[in-house]
Amino acid sequence: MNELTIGQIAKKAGVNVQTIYFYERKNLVTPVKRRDTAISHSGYRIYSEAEVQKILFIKNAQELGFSLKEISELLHLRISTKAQCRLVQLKAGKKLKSVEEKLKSLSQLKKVLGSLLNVCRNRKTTDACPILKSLQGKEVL
Amino acid sequence: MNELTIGQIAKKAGVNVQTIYFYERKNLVTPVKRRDTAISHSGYRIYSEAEVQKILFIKNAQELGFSLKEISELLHLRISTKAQCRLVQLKAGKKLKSVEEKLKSLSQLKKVLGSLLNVCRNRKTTDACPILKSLQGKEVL
DNA sequence: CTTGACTCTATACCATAGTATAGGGTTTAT
DNA sequence: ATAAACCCTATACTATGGTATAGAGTCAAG
Repeated sequence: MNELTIGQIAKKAGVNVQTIYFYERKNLVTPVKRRDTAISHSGYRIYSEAEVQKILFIKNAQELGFSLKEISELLHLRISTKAQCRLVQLKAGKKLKSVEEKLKSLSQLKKVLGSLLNVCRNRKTTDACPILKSLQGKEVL
Repeated sequence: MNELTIGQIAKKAGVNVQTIYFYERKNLVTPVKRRDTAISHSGYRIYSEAEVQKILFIKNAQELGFSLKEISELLHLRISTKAQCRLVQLKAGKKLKSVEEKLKSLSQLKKVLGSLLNVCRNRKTTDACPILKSLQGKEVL
């Protein structure tokens, strides 16, 4: 049930089929199995619905500036034995830190863009780059 | 004063010289002038301290998932005439929206990573990818 | 039972964001 | 005044993240 072909997950995830083959080579996505019963032996890949979510996660994480390698690390963060716990904790902790830094930078950029919108409302003009000025703590308005 | 050579700004910004030439071709960075007085006519590029800030901004923005093209748009967002105000407002508004979306995704990822750290503290193991599970609203612990 | 849509593997090509190298001139420190 | 360190332009190469194409097999509908 809910057996999806590569074309179907590609469509659902909004990427093209070649991209999925590519992700497979990169070990980011894998079919649950291949079609190969008594009747058919085409070797067609069969995916589950979960793979769609994974691809959406990948796309999302890329938007946030993570490379496929980093995304792979995120996706493979799991605790297989209690012994590995410390390692996972270390890795997840590092990722968390980088996420927090990104959050900080983004909220600063958000503020800057917001103030730029204000400049307009106040009907002034700007000469030099207002974004840089503003990041340097100079008044843009 | 404060006239910097390309090697000096490269060092200060933590990038290599070739990268700055590359950014110049992409119109992201420009020397304030070239060395070309009565005495010297080497044509060496001269930069101001502000260029260092710009490069740091570029690097930062890249970390946040912006392409050089988008960064260029951000850096060139300025209001030269009152007439252009609406256009700038439109562009800045769009950027602001994308920044806000990124902020949302990042805080979700932060939460997920945080809960993964908790799994460890509770000495459990995880089988499937806890990040995806958690994004699907399933309990990871 | 065939035709069009889909899948397979494999390979080639593309854009972006650099990095490296060559071959030459310039500066600076000794 | 000369060598080491730097800068110039131009071109070639690289890694990442795909996209496109070829050539062949498979499936599903009429």
